[in-house]
Amino acid sequence: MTQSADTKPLHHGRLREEVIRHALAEARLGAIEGLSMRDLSRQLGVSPGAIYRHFEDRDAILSAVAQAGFDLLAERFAAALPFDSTATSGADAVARFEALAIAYVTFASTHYGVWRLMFGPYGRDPEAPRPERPTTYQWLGKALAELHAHGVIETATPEDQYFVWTAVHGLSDLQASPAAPSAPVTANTRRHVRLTLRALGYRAEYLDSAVPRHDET
Amino acid sequence: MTQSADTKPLHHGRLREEVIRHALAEARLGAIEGLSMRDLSRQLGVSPGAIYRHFEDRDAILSAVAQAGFDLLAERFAAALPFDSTATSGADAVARFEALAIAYVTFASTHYGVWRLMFGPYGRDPEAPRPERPTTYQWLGKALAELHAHGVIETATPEDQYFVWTAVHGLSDLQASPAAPSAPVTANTRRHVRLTLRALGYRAEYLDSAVPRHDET
DNA sequence: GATCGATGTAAACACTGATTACACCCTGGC
DNA sequence: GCCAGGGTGTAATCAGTGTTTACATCGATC
Repeated sequence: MTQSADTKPLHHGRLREEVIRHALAEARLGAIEGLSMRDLSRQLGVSPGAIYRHFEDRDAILSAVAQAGFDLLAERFAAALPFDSTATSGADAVARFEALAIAYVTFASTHYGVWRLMFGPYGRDPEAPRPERPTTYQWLGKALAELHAHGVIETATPEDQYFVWTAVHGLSDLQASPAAPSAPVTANTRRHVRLTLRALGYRAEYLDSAVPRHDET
Repeated sequence: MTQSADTKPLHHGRLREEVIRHALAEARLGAIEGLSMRDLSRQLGVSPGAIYRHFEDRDAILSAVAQAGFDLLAERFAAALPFDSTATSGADAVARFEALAIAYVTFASTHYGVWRLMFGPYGRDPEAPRPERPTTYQWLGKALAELHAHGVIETATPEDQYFVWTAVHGLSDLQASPAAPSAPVTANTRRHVRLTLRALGYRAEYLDSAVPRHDET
């Protein structure tokens, strides 16, 4: 809570960051609910009590991991699509939106445990967790506004935005769920994006006109 | 595992069912991961070891609760819409589909803990868990086929079906997530259904023509 | 160089999931 | 009627957990 600069603090140094790093790594495997304080302390070569100097309790760690998850997701968004750039055409707007969706779905499937944490009781991505950095939701809003501005879709109301989010979110969740059939992320997401945009009045002439930008499984 | 008829067996009787009932009730509050065997045994007035006569371990209980969740969801579907009935018109098909979606979203928000369990590592709704009873996915398929048959939507491929599922699923998840703004279930779902169907080529003339059937928050 | 707060340690507490040896009691065959 | 035998529940126990407490230690500051 009081990590002063990078002057390599007292005994262990940066215990808090290390805790989050390790917990986050474990959460990737989805076993986050089974996270053990003692395991964590053992991995970090530290006594169990030490962690309590930095976190009130186990739940506080989970919250911190969820927060870190939103930060990480924002990084992925930024990597897929610089926030201060702008679409140059309708097709470009589609491609940009698609890149965002693929980043979201990919993140969910490669960090499923963290991702579930983010939308569980510990998660919260209130408007502007970091004042500088745009919220994931703001990112989506901008992408939709661009699509609308270039006439690709007919409407871009807050309700539409919420709809698009839920559509991509649902795909992300089911993609990683054992209760649903799995499928290749990228191709699947592309089709989904097309269908989703169609709900908002996607113009047929943009079908398949977008250039793929991002291609990881 | 060997519950013979309803002859009120040995000592406690129907311990297995009671365990599931209690665990499921606790899961409604979302605190399912914190489920405690000892708490459970105390509530049931039974020694901790007794439960192990009916379940291999704690995970087995969670699996059973997830299974029970799918059964419960199927009941809600059946209550909202008899499986052997058929749509009589396009508007009716829309209303039926809507009732299904509302049942899904409502179930997710009133049984969030169970619902998360169903799509987590313990959940599985493989084709026909009960041979007699249709899978939730089959239910959805039928509703889409009806919409298609009455010319309400243009396509009803398996991909479309998956898309619709993810859209409703995503709404369900975000509706109950603290990371997302909450909204009234029914009205929200209706709008969502319209948008979702529009992605499949929903004909404008059906807009707002469907009669509400189901109205619980 | 002493002081003081931040950081880590060790031991303890109550609790957990799970296993084991034992007691019970119902059912089925004689 | 009775007596196996197995399904069911009990009590004790084990290792492991989250958390708290009293105590030690280190680092920067006066």
